[in-house]
Amino acid sequence: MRILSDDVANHAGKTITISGWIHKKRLLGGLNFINIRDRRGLTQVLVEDKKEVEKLRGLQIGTVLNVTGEVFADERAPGGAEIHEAKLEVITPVIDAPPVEIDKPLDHKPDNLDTLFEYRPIGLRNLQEAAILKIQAVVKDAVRKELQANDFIEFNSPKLLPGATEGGAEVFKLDYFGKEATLAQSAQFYKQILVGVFERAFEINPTYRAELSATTRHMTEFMHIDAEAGFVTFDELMEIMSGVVNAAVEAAWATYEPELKRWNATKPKLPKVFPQITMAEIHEKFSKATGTNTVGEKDLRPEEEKWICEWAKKNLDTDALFVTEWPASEAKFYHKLDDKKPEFALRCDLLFRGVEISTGSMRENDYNVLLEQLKIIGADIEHPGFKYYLMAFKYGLPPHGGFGMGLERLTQKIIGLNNVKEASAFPRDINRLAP
RNA sequence: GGGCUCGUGGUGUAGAGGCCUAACAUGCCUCCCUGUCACGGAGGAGAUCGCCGGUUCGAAUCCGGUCGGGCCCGCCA
Repeated sequence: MRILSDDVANHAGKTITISGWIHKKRLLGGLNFINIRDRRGLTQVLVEDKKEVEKLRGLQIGTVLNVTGEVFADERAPGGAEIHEAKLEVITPVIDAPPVEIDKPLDHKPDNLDTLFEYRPIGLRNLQEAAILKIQAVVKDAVRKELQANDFIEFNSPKLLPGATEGGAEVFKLDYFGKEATLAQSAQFYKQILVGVFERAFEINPTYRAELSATTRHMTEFMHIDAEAGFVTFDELMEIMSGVVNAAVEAAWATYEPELKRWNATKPKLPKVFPQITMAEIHEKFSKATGTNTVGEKDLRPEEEKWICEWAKKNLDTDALFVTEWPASEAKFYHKLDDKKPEFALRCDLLFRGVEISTGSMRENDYNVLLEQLKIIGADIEHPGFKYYLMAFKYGLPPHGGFGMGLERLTQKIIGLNNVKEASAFPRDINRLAP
């Protein structure tokens, strides 16, 4: 029966068999140490028999094998135990040396990201690379559980759509049996429709943006946490968003603290509900502090996002905050304007460690007002992209709001990675479609 | 789409007109080594310096073009 690496120490004095990949060889002559990697971690194997060592001649890191031997508790061994008098049985020999070294930290310098992604299929076997994906899996799971705990029902919306409707970002077009289809930029319309069904709904699925953006925070395909809730107030929406980020951070640190520390990550300071700062306030503070005048601008510059996050860290002891009071003139047709201050949309951007990881807003739920707002942008309300969306409103949607959050950006900022792509197993950007 | 940058053995770097017959680290191969954990030691193979053209007695090095990266802006998660 196969024993897994984290269970080896429990079998001291017994003969066991482990299976996995050669992760590292340290051949000292008489004493030969081999680290075997399996899904739980590494096991140190001590091989003294020259015949057994000879079996490894010409075989590279990555070779798959079974190792049978007796377990010895030994403080000198990593994990406190190792396998002695090992018999090796090669299952899958590897002849060619891997192009990147997987037993030591891989280079994440911006200049070398291309190499990192080029050799991803084997680079991911590096324990630190794999740790990113494991942390992300826990983050995703925590987000799901947090939303479920708040009565959100998970669903899946289609990614093949009849046309570009949401506006804003560029959309991918593709041939659909002779007709033009597009790839979903978000689950926006569907999650709103689902408010009429579940009241609270969410999904975590890939979405697509055809932006010609080559920055450290853009991919053309990313995992989108899309949530929508009926009968919520703007403040309640921000509480939910804060809760999601808090849950993700807590779960990541509770599960993978050693891995996070290996990435030199520090645990973010996060209040239960993140503070709000209006865009005008940010412009004012930034302009005063830096001498660059942004007062009156209708969006935040990336440098302002970084700056206000540093300011909030120092002055409010928080790594996250909400930007509120977005100019109504820049609002999307589905945004709800503030009744008390109609010059603003009820929108909140969640900045986390210098980057926008989420945008939330209250939505216009009045069918007739929505039609008016669609008219302004010149939308064809009979287009199938709008028709079914509007159907939900015509037959009753309550006041509601929701948010979209980038899973990779969230992971990136929890770990402290420089580029979102580093938080993706197989990132897609404007010039990378493979692996 | 605009701007700025960078392409040198498998990988990461040094070299910035002649000392380059291209250096170093790591990986790989051979040998030595009984407690390694970035093991150590000795030796070896491996690069027409992204590509094309130009300047020059001479180009990895200067110039032009081209291809491929990276970073920033716009836009966004």
